[in-house]
Amino acid sequence: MSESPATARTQAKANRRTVLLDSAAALFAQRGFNGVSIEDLGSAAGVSGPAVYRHFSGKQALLGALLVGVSEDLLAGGRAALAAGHDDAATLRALVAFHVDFALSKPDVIRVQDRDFDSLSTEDRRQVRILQRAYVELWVEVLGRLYPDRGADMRRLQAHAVFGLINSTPHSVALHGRRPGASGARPVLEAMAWNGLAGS
Amino acid sequence: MSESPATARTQAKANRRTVLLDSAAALFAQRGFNGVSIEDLGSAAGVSGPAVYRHFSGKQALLGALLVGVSEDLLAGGRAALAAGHDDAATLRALVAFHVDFALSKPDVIRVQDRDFDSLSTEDRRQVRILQRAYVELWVEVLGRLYPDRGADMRRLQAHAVFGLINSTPHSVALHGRRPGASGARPVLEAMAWNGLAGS
DNA sequence: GAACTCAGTTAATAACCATTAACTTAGCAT
DNA sequence: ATGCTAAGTTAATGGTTATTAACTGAGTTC
Repeated sequence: MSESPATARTQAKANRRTVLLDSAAALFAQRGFNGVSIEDLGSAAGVSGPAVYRHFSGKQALLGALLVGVSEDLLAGGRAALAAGHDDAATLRALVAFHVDFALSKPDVIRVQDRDFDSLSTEDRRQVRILQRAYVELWVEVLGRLYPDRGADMRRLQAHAVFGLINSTPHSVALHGRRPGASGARPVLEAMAWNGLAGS
Repeated sequence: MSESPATARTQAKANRRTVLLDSAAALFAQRGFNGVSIEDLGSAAGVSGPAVYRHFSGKQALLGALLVGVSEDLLAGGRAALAAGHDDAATLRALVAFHVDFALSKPDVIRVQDRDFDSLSTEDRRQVRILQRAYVELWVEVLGRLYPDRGADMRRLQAHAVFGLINSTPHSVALHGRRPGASGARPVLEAMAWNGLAGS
């Protein structure tokens, strides 16, 4: 889209920005948005304090960039699963596999997203809501093709429930410091999601 | 246990205390522990500001009372389900039914418990952890009798996943202001939990 | 290489907020 | 009735913190 000057300074700036976002995700996941100071955010990224304002207009804007990014990634991944052109059952399995991978590989942002959503600015909250809704509707649509007898409200409730199921590992990790059996968790969560959605 | 003076003043104090706890649950659920001031907590209960210190030694202690209470209630309910003397399958259904009822009737405390756990004092955190672990072990034990081929780690992971599934409604409510079809959510969540745990 | 840009720094500034102090008053016991 | 207890009030107090100001210096451009 826009031209990249590709000079050393812009590179350094881009790097600093992603380091800021990554360390912010870890800090927010651990202590919550209001439990982290701008000083904390800066020093976790190797700079101190107000330097953060060179990259984001404020603390809330940093959270916004983080959560909008996550929501976009989730939606893009979900769309890719649908675009792969499988039959409906395989598409659902692809959605489940994608979401499980996402939750296991980025537990921090998962936790921040449903913990600090309310700390977003009005505008960021609106945008995240739109992206999240679109992601949910992907699931609702596939479920509707697979189970035409279920109403849209029920399918939406089920989609949320499956997200809760899959996103539970970040929570149990955060609560108990318990490492889930590394990769061992993946097949268990996938099977539980399929069976939970299949109905009796 | 201890004698109840039963005078008007102690009654009023007990009432004020429960009002404080209830409104604190609502406020914490909405804005998070660090997003609520002592002034907010007091005025939500009809008194203003430092009066809270007549009932709790501080903000953190109030959170502690709230979460220890929830954890005790959960454990008591789980023990009741086991003590009912059903066979293992019926006991599991009783556990699921109890947890679904709890999550649907007290979404606020559910949300606070897995959002603001880290804001507890060291001692309260220890106590809540012990109670939570005991509750999880009830599930792990029943699952072990029903599915002896599954290891304890897998059963624990599955218990946590089912909690995430059932606790998802507080989250979706908080995120979207979406009222789940009142009582309509209960059977759907119960069926998903059973099927998720049943394995293929 | 001279002018400029801009990411960084450290020092204000201004709220906000948990907790404590000092005081008031309604209820309880003798 | 009278003194005491304790729940409540409004004013400090002290610390934390988001944000802005003023300044510095390395990298970029011409």
